[in-house]
Amino acid sequence: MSTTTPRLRKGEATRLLILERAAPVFNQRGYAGASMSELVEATGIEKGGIYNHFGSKEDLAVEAFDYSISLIVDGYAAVQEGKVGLDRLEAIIEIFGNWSGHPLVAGGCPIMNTAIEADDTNPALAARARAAMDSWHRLIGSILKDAKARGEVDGDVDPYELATLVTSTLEGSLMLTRLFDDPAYKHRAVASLIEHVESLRKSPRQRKGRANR
Amino acid sequence: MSTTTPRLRKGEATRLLILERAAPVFNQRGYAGASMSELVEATGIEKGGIYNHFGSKEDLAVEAFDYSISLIVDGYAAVQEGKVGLDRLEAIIEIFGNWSGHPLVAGGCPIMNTAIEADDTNPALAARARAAMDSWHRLIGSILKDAKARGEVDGDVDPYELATLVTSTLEGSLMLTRLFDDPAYKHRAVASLIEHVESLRKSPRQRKGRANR
DNA sequence: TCATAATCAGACCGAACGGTCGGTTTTCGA
DNA sequence: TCGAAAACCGACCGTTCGGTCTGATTATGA
Repeated sequence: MSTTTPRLRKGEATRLLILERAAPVFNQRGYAGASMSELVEATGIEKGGIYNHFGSKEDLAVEAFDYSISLIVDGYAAVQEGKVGLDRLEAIIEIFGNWSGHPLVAGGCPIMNTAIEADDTNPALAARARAAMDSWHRLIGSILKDAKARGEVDGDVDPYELATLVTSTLEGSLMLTRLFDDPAYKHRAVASLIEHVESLRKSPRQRKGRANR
Repeated sequence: MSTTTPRLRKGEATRLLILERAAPVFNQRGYAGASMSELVEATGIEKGGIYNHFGSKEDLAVEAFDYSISLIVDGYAAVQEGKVGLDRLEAIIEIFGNWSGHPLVAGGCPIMNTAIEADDTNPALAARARAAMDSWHRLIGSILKDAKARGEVDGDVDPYELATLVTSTLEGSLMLTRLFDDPAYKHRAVASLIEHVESLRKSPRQRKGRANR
């Protein structure tokens, strides 16, 4: 109503539509493997329309990656709601192997996919993958720090080191699960990590393992 | 000397040269990202020469992948020599984070790289990646079975499951190490896995951890 | 030694690539 | 309501793609 109301331009909606349709294409086919004609088909927008919003295929890929990451950030934020301390970490680990059929973005983890393809070929995408991974590790690390502050785990646990170990195991198991199309690899990794995290809890005699579950 | 001496055709040497020069190109740039002109440059053989030995780019990629795998198989076979039981597994895990500057093939683990790129796009390459990964898991699994037969580990350890967990952690940490160009991720994974394997040893009081090291 | 087969170079092919641009249509504030 | 601006299409550009083929060269068995 006021004169300064920010208008929603039509183009912005199209731009977002392109991103949400292009993101799974890049994630499944890779940057080099995704052609503009595929993106035209997937988005339903002609080439001129796409280039109206993005300066180059690489620009589009970078923004599509960021879009995928935003979905993941939101997804993992949601599963932590109402939980505190180590339970937050366990919720994250468990949901990793359990996105109940509808993954956050088709084609597996975009950070891993981009890391593998771009590390030797595309500095811009590799940088975004590093930023996203770093943010992920800070999330896990902060949860562990919080758990320490709450006295749930011993002081000799290094939050950042544990975060990278969790990531390694989860991502590796996701690669195997996708390669063999078998969730068992993911599930084993999740079970192993949960067991490890549980072993970190202070005063096991008081808590008697995972009593409240 | 005998009449049945297998002759080494000239073409076979060229074919092998193409494979050993093409393998790292595919491993670094991916299948879609590697162009024939790059392969011509890397091999020093013109396009006609390459197509004399391989029917298509995909054929070449598949054979180059198999060649990379043969290097890895040989490398991991060598580090086990003279060792028995769990020491063989620990040697493999430790060498994983320690190929002293000269990796077996440039560009990271070809199985993981191929798995990530090919799972949604290239059935032929994905099948080779599955075969190679399966062979790797059988190797680790057989080492663990042998360790069980020797009484080094308890009977309730599932060799195959542990093998896939080891792979998950190692591959995931390699991805992080390459993404951030920092071997610390690899080293942490190795240390964690060694600790885990050590914890499996029977009669810890008799062996007192890793006494002979 | 020499004829023949194996090997290889590089010009060439049509298709597909990423990207551009002028013209048309749609949107939206005045 | 209407005109300017934003959005969009699709033909078109030069380049590079994977792949073919012919003629020259080299290796090799008899």
